[in-house]
Amino acid sequence: MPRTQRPTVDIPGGLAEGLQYLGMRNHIAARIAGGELKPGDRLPSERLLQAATRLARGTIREGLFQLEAEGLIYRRDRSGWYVSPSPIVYDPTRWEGFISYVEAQGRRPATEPLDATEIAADALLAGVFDRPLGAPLYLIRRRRHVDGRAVLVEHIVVDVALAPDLLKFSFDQSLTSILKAQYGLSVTRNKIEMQPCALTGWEAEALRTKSGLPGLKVVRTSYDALGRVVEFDREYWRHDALKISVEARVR
Amino acid sequence: MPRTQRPTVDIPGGLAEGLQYLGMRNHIAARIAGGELKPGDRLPSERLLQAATRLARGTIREGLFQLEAEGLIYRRDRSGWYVSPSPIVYDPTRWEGFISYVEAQGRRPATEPLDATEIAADALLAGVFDRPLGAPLYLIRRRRHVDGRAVLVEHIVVDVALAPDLLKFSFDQSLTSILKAQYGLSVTRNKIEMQPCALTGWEAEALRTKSGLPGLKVVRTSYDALGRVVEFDREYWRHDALKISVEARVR
DNA sequence: TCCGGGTTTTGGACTATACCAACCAGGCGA
DNA sequence: TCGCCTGGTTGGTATAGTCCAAAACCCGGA
Repeated sequence: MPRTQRPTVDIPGGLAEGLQYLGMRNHIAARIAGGELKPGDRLPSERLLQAATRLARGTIREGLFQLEAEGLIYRRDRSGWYVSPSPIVYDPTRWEGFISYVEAQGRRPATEPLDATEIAADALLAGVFDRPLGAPLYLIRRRRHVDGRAVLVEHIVVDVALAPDLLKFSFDQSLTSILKAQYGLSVTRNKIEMQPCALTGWEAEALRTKSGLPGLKVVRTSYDALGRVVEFDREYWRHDALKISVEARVR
Repeated sequence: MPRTQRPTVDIPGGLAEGLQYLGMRNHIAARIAGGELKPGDRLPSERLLQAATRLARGTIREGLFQLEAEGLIYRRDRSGWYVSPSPIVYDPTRWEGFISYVEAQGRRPATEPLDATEIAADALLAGVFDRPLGAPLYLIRRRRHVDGRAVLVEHIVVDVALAPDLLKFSFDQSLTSILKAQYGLSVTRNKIEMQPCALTGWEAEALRTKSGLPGLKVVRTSYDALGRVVEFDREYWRHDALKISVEARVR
């Protein structure tokens, strides 16, 4: 809503809106909408755009940040700006695992284990698993990709008591199926919390993105028929990578 | 993850991190976490922070944007930066309306009707309501507040055929109860879609926020027992104003 | 006490410039 | 052929200004 009018320069490339950086944004957005730029395509470099529009580089970047916030484009550090692919549709009430989910939408999933260690329960985890402080737990961290692009990182915590020697398995596949096949643990109920957030620190680094990028934090607690916590999973998604859809009865 | 080291100046205020704007961020974040700055409090002006830290104003703003993206602070245009209040917890599967929901969490809700008009169904709406293109519909736009802060704007669409003369009512209260009391329409099933987005254009203006602020789009389609669409509601939330929580059975 | 109008403050937009580090591609040598 | 080095390209960080419009504030008059 802030408006600073200024003699709008006529620019080779056709920006001529109220705010320069919004003109910039509209120009690129139109090229994406028109199919001229397709998902995965790389935009011209900031300096090229600058030369084409005669704007300051800071203004160019302002427009690019806008598009990034809208999920239309994303950046690869010091490589360039790229058009975002379409998001994965996510229904937390009918979640059957990342891999089958992504494949069902005609996309190519991949899972990359980052590390797996034994840790001691802190206050939060002790509460979740209903175990004493310091109880042994497994922490598995993974990065997951869609069509080769990293879209989320996750921290999975599993109770050592329920799945001893879990770390001898490889985690590039479905963890849920390992728990089921090897330990007879099957999930019958989920609790899911989601919150828009900013990706910072470790998560931002793991997704190779700038700290501060908007994201979605999804916390899933999975229970078996006995009410035991089988899996406690914290996922950090790129905000442009998913769309949530829930169907629910009232009350 | 990008790191540019630079002779870190020793600064009255105690920033001395790798990246200046992250130092800035950490400084403020610590003051919020420590309770020195409480929800609703106003931060010192950018120029004051600049004087205190001897950084360029752009760098100060970079740090503030970071905090904004994290939902820790928000801005009121040309008024200042403020510490964000805690978010509303939202369970789409047990939604009983904004007012009771917010009150149950000890907060003060308010609803402000913006406009209400009769429109003709476009392709999207025709599909939703299963009516021909151009069919008459009511469009109601409202802004909703928590503790005096605007947190969402919504576009509600209702079929004229189901609720004739709806516009003679006032929309500063629950619409669902009007539909029930006056037209005998009660909602038995909801479909909800959510997607992280950027607030732009009309939504950004209505929330008096800068275009590009991260937000969450919630689309709710409400059906009655006969499967008719009673209400089609598109909500645009500030990203820092809510947290989603869903409980769900598997499969 | 309330209202209106000027002044000050505040964030918003924009320019211009500089330097840095990660990335990438191309060439050279083993 | 493979791997290393190197230099150009790209985005990331930071500085130092300028001008603008909306808010906020203050003061004087009704």
